[in-house]
Order: sequence, then C-alpha cells, then structure tokens
Amino acid sequence: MKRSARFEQQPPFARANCFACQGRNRSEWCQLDSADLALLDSNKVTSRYEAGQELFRQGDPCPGVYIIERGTVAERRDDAQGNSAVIRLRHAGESLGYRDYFAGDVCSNSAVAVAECTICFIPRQAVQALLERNPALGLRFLTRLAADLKSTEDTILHNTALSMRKRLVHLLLSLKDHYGEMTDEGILRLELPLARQEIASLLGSRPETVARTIHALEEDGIAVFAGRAVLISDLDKLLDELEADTEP
Amino acid sequence: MKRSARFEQQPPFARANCFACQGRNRSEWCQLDSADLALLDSNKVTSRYEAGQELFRQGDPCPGVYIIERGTVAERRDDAQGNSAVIRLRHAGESLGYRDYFAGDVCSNSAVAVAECTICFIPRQAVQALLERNPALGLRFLTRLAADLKSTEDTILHNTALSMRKRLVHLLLSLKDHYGEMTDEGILRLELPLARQEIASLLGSRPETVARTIHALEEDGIAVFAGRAVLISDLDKLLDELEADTEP
DNA sequence: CGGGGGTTTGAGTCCGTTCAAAATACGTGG
DNA sequence: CCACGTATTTTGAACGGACTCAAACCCCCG
Repeated sequence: MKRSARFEQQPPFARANCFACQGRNRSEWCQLDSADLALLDSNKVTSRYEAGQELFRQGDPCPGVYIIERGTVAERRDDAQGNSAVIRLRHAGESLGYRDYFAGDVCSNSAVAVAECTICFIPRQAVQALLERNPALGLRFLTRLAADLKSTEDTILHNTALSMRKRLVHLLLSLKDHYGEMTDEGILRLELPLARQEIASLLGSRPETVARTIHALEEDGIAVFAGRAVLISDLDKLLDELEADTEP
Repeated sequence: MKRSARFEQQPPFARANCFACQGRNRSEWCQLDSADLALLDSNKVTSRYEAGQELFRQGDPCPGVYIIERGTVAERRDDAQGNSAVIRLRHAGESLGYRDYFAGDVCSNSAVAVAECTICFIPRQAVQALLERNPALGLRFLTRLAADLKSTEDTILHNTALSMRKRLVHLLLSLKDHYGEMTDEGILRLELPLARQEIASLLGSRPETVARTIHALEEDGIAVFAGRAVLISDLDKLLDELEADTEP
C-alpha cells in the first residue's frame, strides 16, 4: 500500500487541485464553471499507481470516472474461455471508465497502469451530479464516445488488414508523442511504457512474434531496440513501412 | 432510381408515419412526445434500398441519421492502402449514422444495404432540432454509443482470439434472431442476408476460407448449407462449437 | 445459350503460432 | 554490492491455419 505516498508526488507538478490542473483544458472537463470545479475538486481522489496496479477489473460494478494526470493505462478485455487482449492505451490527459458509467452497471474491461501513474478518481455520484448541473458535459462525453468508437473501428481494420510489422511500426509511431524525445544528435528516442507481452496483446499477437518482428526491424536498419528504449535515426523509414503495399 | 417505388412498400406494414411506427418504442426515439414526433414525421424521408445499394460513403459529409425499418445494413471501412472490412451489421429497428453525426463532419465508414431495406432518413438539421427540444434523446444516444463501443471491443477480442470456425458459428448464431425460423420438423432454418464475400469481410477473412470452413461444418454434421440457406438440426451442436477450448 | 460475377476446390506457400530451451533482466535477501 | 531465484525476453525448430494464385464450377440474367 503506497497510497499514503501520493502527496509526495504533488509538489513538483503543482496540481493539488482541479482549478490549477493543466490537463483539464484539453479534456472533457474543460467547460466546467468554478462552482462545478469546486464540486469536482472536493470529490476527486488523487492516487498514485505503480506499473501493473489495477484500477478496476472487468465485471466490477462501475466505480466512477478516472482522469489520467500522468502515465499510461491499458484497457484489457477477457472472455469466458480465458482469452485476453489489450483493447487500447490511454495516456495522460485522457479520461477512463466513462464508457462503463454510461453503458451500464459493470465494467466491461479491466484497467491496469502500465507505467507509474498519477490518476484522479471521481466517484459516480459526483459524476452524476456534475452531469446534472452541466448538460454540456454530457455532450462532451457524447463526442468522446463517438471518437472512441471511431478509433476502435480503425483497430479492427488495422488488425485484420495489416501485417505484424506494420502494426508494430504503427504502435511505435503512436507512442512517439507521449514517450519520444529528440536527442542532440537528432535521433528520436522512445522509452516504451509497455512490456513485450503487453505489446503482443495490444497487437493481437504473441511475445515471440513481437521479439522476431523487432529483430527484423533492427536488421533492416529501421530502429534499434535496447530493452524498452528504441532509437530511430530516420523517422521517414518508419513512415515508409506503413506506406509500402505488401503486394506488388 | 427506384426511389419513387417507396410508397408501394408501405401498405402491407402500415408505417406510413412515425406515430404508428412499431420499431420506435424499442429504439433511441422512444421518448419523443407528440410534438417531437410531428417534427420527426414531417422531416423524415422513407426510402427503399436494393441489396448492394449505398446509403452513404466513407468521406462524405455526414448527411444525418438513418433508421432501419426493414432489412440489414453493413458498415464498411476502407483504408488508404485499399484494404477494407465490414465493421458490423445493423438490423431492423436499429439506427445508423449517429456516430458520424456526433463525432464530426464526415462519415468514417460506408453503409450498404445487404438485403432489400426500408429505411427512414432524418436530415441532420432535424436531428439537431430534436436534440435541442429533447435532452433525453441525447442521453439515449450516449447510452447507444457506449453500447456500440462495448460490442466493437468485443469484436476485437473475438477476431484475434477465436478461430475462423468459431467466428463463423458466432455469426450464424447472431443472425438467428433476425433471419432464422423453426420449420415444422423442428429444424432451424437461416436465410443468410450476406454473400460469402461479405461474410469473409465481416469475419476478417477471405471468401475461400469461408467456403472451406462452411464445408468443414457440413462434414462435421453441424449445419447444412445450400446457397444462402442454412439448415441446423441441432442448435446445441452449434453452441458446443463455441464452448470447446481449442487447446486440451 | 453464352457471358460474368460469385463461389468452390485444389495446390502450394507464408506468416505467425506453438513448444521448448537458452539468455537476459529483475528484484530480493544475504 | 553481489548472489540467487524468478520472470521476462529471445532464439530455435517445427507445425499449422489461413492466405494466395489459379482453375473449375455454378447460378443468375440477359
């Protein structure tokens, strides 16, 4: 139980309260007035999660809505036969759990912190109160869900139409914004928040295949992998991977 | 242009107007009062679509919302490389196109009638007017989108974790409610609304593989296929197919 | 009766999987 | 700080499901 350590986290970032929260203006919660914000602030619970820690589990009654301040969360779904897949990743600034709040009683997937996270939790009563006070908030979530649906449909086409290699490249590219930095030498450096296993699950594959695909990428001079660090000297080569039609 | 033929379709079903519409009470539109219904009724356009006819195309500006009175529509998505997949099927009673209405400006997939359909179209201006008059309607769509998202996530797990055979069986089962009937001999008879090609696309596969899987199902005495007709004498056998763990 | 699209069948191949073992990274306690 | 046990990752070899290509077949429609 490291929960008591969460206040140590706050000082360097100065987001002890919702009013000062930097992420808010780019999120669903950007249109709250100060009375709403006060309500949000007094009801939210900010916690720190270690990598691997679970926020909620598929089948649990939906506890409320989460907002990721820092870190990345994986949404995972399991079926009755024991199969499992990571459906998507959610990064800092994104909310989480609203789908289950609106869809029904229980969580239809599990959420696990893949890196160390700082996350605000808003109990469902508070969410409900906010929605009642501020109809625009509901509309924001309507738009949010529509966008989620769109990108989830993309994933379907993605997984069936693209090779492992392309899917992996696509993942690297999608992590660039949150986990990439340019070195002085002009080399893009990614620090992956995911284990190989999680990468495999996210891409609908196996760890062995991911390892092999990574190996192939290295042999072709596309990227260099060292544990979770990825070095990409020529971003265009990565982009070209996606362009190339497999069939001549 | 068979549009002019649409009124011939109405008499046998007596749903010339929204007030009398049978499907309404089980849809998003069930909570409209009579003033709203009048608005809906005067703005809707009811049309008949032949199999293969397109309602809207990916990339088009979102025209409004459709309601399927009769028939089935496939939502298809294409990518830049020319890949394509049927994302889902929508049956009688379901609405269509609302995701694009809420998400943004253009349609993110195409919609094609897979069987002969009767479909009501509500222009986006009318949708907007209804939403403004009736906040509960927006809430219904919020719930609807959340449910769509849930089932689309299921599809992802489905496609990666299940064999072709299981996916095909699952599809048959899901078509049972809309396209199945019990014969006098107690045999379940399905009349598939889909061509093999469409089945393949929906299952993330190819027509050849679908043909082979169908063949295998017949050899194992699970079902008998004759064109688009499917005869299933023992439903439990179908259900067992899904239960069975592939690995011992 | 002769196209023409859709479907089925056949043969061969490939991508990704499975199973198994070796190598590496990781955390823990001495 | 190092040694050890465990978990993860990588590599290897063999298998297999689904794909590709190609031809034959079928059915519908003109």
